[in-house]
Amino acid sequence: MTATIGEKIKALRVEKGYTLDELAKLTQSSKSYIWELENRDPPRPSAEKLAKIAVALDVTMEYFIDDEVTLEDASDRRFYRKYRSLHPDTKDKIRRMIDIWDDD
Amino acid sequence: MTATIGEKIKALRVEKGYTLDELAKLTQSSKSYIWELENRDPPRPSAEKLAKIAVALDVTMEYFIDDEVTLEDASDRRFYRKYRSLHPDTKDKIRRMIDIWDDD
DNA sequence: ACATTATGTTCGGTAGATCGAACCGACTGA
DNA sequence: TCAGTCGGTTCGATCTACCGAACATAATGT
Repeated sequence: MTATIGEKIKALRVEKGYTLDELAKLTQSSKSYIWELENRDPPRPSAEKLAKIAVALDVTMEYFIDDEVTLEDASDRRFYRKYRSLHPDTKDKIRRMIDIWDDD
Repeated sequence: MTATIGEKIKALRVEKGYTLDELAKLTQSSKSYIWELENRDPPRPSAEKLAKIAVALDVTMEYFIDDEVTLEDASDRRFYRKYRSLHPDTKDKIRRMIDIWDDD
């Protein structure tokens, strides 16, 4: 395993059906740079860029850097961060939804 | 509000009693660079560096870049523990609901 | 077949990330 | 008083992140 940053980015990008240009726009990058990240030797993006890419691909930055972080971990934690920022009423709704759905 | 990356790094560093040199060694950096991160205008470190600094200072990378990182709320944490154990399909549903509810 | 469009690739330039080493002031001990 | 150490600061040099624009290569429509 131990996929490189570039491999992880590319895998997530195609999985989500994004083109280079689309991901570039989502992350305020140029498509040439996204391509370089995916294919060029050891990519060393700035924290800013990687943060935007992580948001666009719905994972944490750590997923790209740490080898131990699994995909599910990363997207769960990203979700959690978003959840925390929600309005209390919305949180409430979600909790109730879970109680209903998670009834097996 | 909205402390800069540099301010956050410096606050954590002094809180932990590290000198520039010590933090530099812990993060495979030069002390001059640590100083620049803390004091120079808009620091834009690489993801690699920031990851090492985050580990050394015992926070997540996101703490440095996401502006809205507050103290963990206990009930949020409890929710997160439950969420993680859910079936992936259920997680998916919840995500979609949030996208609908979360307006702004 | 040709024209057009969508996607991916290459390249040269510029700004900035990162370093080593020198420098400075405050402190300590002899 | 002087030498040494310690923490922080400045600076010049090197390497590279990141861009725009040009180029290539499907894919699609007529």
